[in-house]
Amino acid sequence: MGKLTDKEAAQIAKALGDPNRLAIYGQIAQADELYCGEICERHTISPATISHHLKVLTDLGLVTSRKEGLNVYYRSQPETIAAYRKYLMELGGK
Amino acid sequence: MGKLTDKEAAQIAKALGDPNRLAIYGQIAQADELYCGEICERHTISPATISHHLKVLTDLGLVTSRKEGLNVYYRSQPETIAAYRKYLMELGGK
DNA sequence: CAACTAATTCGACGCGCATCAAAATACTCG
DNA sequence: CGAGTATTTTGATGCGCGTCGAATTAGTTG
Repeated sequence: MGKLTDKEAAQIAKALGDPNRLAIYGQIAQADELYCGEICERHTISPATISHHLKVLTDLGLVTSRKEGLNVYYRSQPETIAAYRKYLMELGGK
Repeated sequence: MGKLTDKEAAQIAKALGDPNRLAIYGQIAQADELYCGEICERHTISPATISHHLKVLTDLGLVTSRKEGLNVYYRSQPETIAAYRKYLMELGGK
C-alpha cells in the first residue's frame, strides 16, 4: 500500500474527525482485537450507530473485520494510519 | 504546547477532513508564507469561503496570521500538526 | 424448524457545515 | 475625506452526516 492521494487523506481525516469514531478506532488500535459487542459496552450510542462507524473505518482500510460465530471481530490496520501520518509529514514539512 | 486532548485531535482531524481546507493548509505549509489573495487565486471557491476556512485553521492553531497593509499573510504552525501526528502515533501503536 | 442473540441495514430526523452573495470592515492612496 | 481594494462578517441555503428505532440478516442451539 503506497502513498495516499489527497482525497484519501481527507477521507481518513474526516473519519477520525468524529469523536465517537475516533474513540472507537483508538480502542481497536490499542486492543489487539475487539468484537462489536465489546465496543458497544464502552459507548452510550446505539449498536446501529457503532456498526455504521465500523463500516466507515473498514471501507477506508483503517480496520479489518473477521466473523467468528455470531461475533464480528475488528482489528486495526496500522499501515493505513501510518500512511496517513506520512502524508501529514510530507504535507507540512516539519 | 503539550499533548492534544482527544477533543482537540478530533477537531483537527475534522478541519483536515474537508478537501478544500486540506489543500489550503498544504499550500500554506509548503510555502513559507501566503496571503489570502494568493490562496484565492489557486481555488475556485469564493473568498468568503476561503476566509472561513482560514479562520477554522487559525482557531485550531494550525496556522497563524499577520496583517501587512491590505493583505493578511498566513503561515503554518508546524508544532500543531506535529502534535497531531504524535497523537496518532500514540493512538495506534505501530 | 423455532427461538434466541449478534450485527447490519433501512428509513427518517435534525443539526452542522461548506458555500455563496451581499454588506461591512480595514487599509491605502489621491 | 472619498474612491478603490483586500479581507472578513453576516445571512441564508442546501446537502451531508451522526443518530436512533425498527426491520432484516446471519449464526447458534434446542
